[in-house]
Formats: sequence, C-alpha cells, structure tokens
Amino acid sequence: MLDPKWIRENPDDVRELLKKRSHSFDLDALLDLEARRRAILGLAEDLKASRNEGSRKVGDIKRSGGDASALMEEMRLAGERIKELDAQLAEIEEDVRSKLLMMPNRLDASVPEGRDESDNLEIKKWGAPKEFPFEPKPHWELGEALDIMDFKRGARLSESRFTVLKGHGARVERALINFMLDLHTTRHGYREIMPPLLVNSATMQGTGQLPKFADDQYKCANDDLWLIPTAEVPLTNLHYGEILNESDLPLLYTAYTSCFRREAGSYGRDMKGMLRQHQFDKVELVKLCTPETSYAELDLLLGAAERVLRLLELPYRVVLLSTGDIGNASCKTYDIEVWLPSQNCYREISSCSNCEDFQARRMGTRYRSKDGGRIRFVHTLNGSGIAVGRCLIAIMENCQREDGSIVIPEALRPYVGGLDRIAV
RNA sequence: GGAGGGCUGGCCGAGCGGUCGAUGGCGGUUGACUUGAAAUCAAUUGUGGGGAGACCCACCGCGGGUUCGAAUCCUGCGCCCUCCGCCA
Repeated sequence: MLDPKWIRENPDDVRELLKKRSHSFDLDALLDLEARRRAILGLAEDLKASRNEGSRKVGDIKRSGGDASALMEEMRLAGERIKELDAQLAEIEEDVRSKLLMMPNRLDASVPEGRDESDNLEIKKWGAPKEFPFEPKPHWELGEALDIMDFKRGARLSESRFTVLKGHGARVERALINFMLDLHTTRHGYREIMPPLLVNSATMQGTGQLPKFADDQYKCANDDLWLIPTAEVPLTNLHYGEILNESDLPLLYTAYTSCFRREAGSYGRDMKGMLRQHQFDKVELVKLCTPETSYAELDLLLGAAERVLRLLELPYRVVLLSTGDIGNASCKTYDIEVWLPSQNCYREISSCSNCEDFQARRMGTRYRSKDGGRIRFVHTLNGSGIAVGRCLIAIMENCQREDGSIVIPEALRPYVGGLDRIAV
C-alpha cells in the first residue's frame, strides 16, 4: 500500500507510475474521495470538539446543583448529527482503503522501462551451458524412463499440473530441500521456520495476494483460510501488527514449504513436465530490515540464492525485471534463470524482490529506531532460495548422460547417502 | 463438539459513567554518580489522523446500542487460553 498522503501530494508521480506499470486505476476518483473524506472529517471533528466541551460543562453544572437540561438537549442534537457524519465517513474510508489496496507499489529508479519480459535486463551470467554430444532429453522423458516422475497418476489423483515423484526422484527433491535449508541457516544467517500452509485473509492481504489476486489462490470452502502460494506470505507476515526494535533488525527467515497456485490464466503454457505445477516445493528467503539497508540486503539475498546454483554447478543468469514484468508489490526484482537444455533457454528458478514499505503498511509492521525512538515501517524483501522442483528439473536435464542416467552434483551427494548417479 | 475464563500502551498489569489517553511496574531515551559498565537516583516516554499553526479528533479485541458524556453499562461477533470429548 502506498502512503495516502504521498499520493495526494504527488498525483503526477502517481500517474507516471501507473502508466509505467500499464495499470488501469482511476486516480481522480481516489483523489476526489480523499478530498470529500477530509471535508467531512473536519465537520465531524469540530462537532465532536464542541460536544466534548458541552459534556464537560454538563458535568460541572450538575455537580454544582444547577439545571443542565437545555445544554443536554443541544448536545443530544449534536450527537445525532455526529452519528450521521461518522456513518458517511466510515463508508468513504472503507472505499478509500479498498482502492488503496488495489494500487501497485512504486518503482525503484533502476528498474528498466519495458512492455514485458523481453525488456528485462540481463545483469550477469554464471557458468556456460554444456555442449551435449547427443540430443539432450527433456526432464519428463528422463523422469518417466527412470520411473522417478509419474505425470499420469498425478493427474489421476488430482488433475493436470500435479506430479508424483517416486524413488530417487522423491529422494533428490527431499535432499535439495535439506541442502538449501542447511546452506541458508549455517552460511547465510537465516532462521529456519516451519510455518502454517493455510493462512487467513488478513495475512493474504498483508503481502498483497488479496484483494487483487484472489483468483490465483486456493481457498478453503468453509473457513477463512487460503493455501499459501509461497512461504513469503507466512514468513513476511510473522510480525503482522508488531512494533519491532531496530536492534532486532534485520530479521532473516527461511522456510521450506509446499506452495499452491491455481495458475489461472496460464492455460496451455508449460503443460509438459513439472515446470509449472499447482503444487510445488520451494525454499523461501525473507528479510525485514530498515529502509537504509534494504537495497544492500537485496543484493545479499540474491547472492544467497545464486549460491545454491553455483554449488550445484548449474549455469544461470540474473535479469533485472522491467516495468512490464515486475510484480505488483515489488519496487525492484531480480530473477535468477537456470539453463534448461531441452528448452535451449534460461527459465526462472528464483525471484528476489524488495517491496520497501508496501507490505509493511498493509501488515502494520513497524520498528522503533535507535535514535529518539521514531516509529517507521520496515522494508520487506523476499526471494526463492530456490524453487525445489525446478531445481530437480535443472539437475536432470543439465546432468543427463546419453544413456538416460543422471549424475548427481557432488555437493548434493552427502544428502542422498552418497548416491552419485540415477540410472535405470 | 460441550463447559468456563480472558482480550487495556513496546511488554506486563490496574481501572469508580464525568480533566482517563488512562495509576503502577518492566523496557526505551536523557541526565547524575562511575575510568567504563552494572547497580542506584532523577526526568522523560502510546499510536494514528486533520490543520499553516495555536490546537483539535479518534483509538482500551471488533461492530451496534443506552447516555449530555462509555475503557467502565447492555448487546452481537471475532480471537486467545483452560478443562472435557474426539484425533495424527
């Protein structure tokens, strides 16, 4: 959520922002509503001030044994008028808030302008795509041949975009989770969290999934609970409504969770294999920090995610998302894309964002600064560290041999009981 | 699912229908003492909103109601805790 005061004082900046994000939002309607809100607020507050004073006088008169009935009648009428104005105000305020919740975040100056992902800026490349002396197979062919991925039964149990991992497939998935969590907790200073996978509406609103993106989420029919689309949601909201001490910052959290996404609007895309699933595993990284440090923290977070791929020796590149591709809640986002030989291109495996105070405002998460104790909103950051299922795919495709077997990266072997190869 | 208890500031906790935005303690900040720290003492310290400002308004889980006036009375709801039942 943006600061409403900033919005009404800088309408031109807001208009430019909306244009850059190609976001259709009726700013004039909001500004209009805000003006009405303040006008009515002024009336109501003046009336309340006079009622407060009148009530004090009634008390004084009664204590000294006088007759206050005329003043009491006057105050009763004022009270009725106040009730009317308060009702109008409540309606307008709710309207303002629901509009504010639909607005996107501001953009960092370094974000390149563009229409879509083709305008993303490549920042760096690490490792070189391997040259195969044979035609590399896609992971779904490898997975079915090795009997470690079962798409047919996944679809039968649930529907399409659900996959069953079997044997070494399940084992490597689990090994990757442990490998990543160990790395982030022992080398990067993150605290491991095991959060709920079902969260309430307020929590989903805190990180920005609601109200705008309700269609992308799985909702429980009989409860106010939603399946999390990413551990970003429970991790970032851990300190919902709290005032933290600056000395406690930055807070670094990591969690492995399953993630659930309806993938509405992506019909037909990536239907083969398990690149795009309704349920997938992810290790997430989240930071709460001060505004002064958030961009330095973003670089560190990106580095932590990159390290996973480096240790696994998987070639990747980092791109800076353009204004046309960046998420609604983010000021600046780096995507890490891993090389997938079967697709002959890089595919997203991590997304690292600085949301500044956008989520903190929604969550009411603030901190008391060391100097003078001023209270300010924290900055929140999140990134995948990294998507586990896609990492499994990347290993299978990048480390495949001509005979259809897969070589396990050395760094992962301690996590799979020394297994160095998956073969038929 | 059944029965009971609770929800007040950063935290803990007191609160009579009328200067209660709220006693007190802890914590924070500042100062004194100290080479420094601890301890001790003193002062100070809620959040949000409106206004150029003096200042004003709101907030005691949330929403209604009674009243000139509600943290306090009535009412509906939510959440938390305890016990019983069921259960991995």
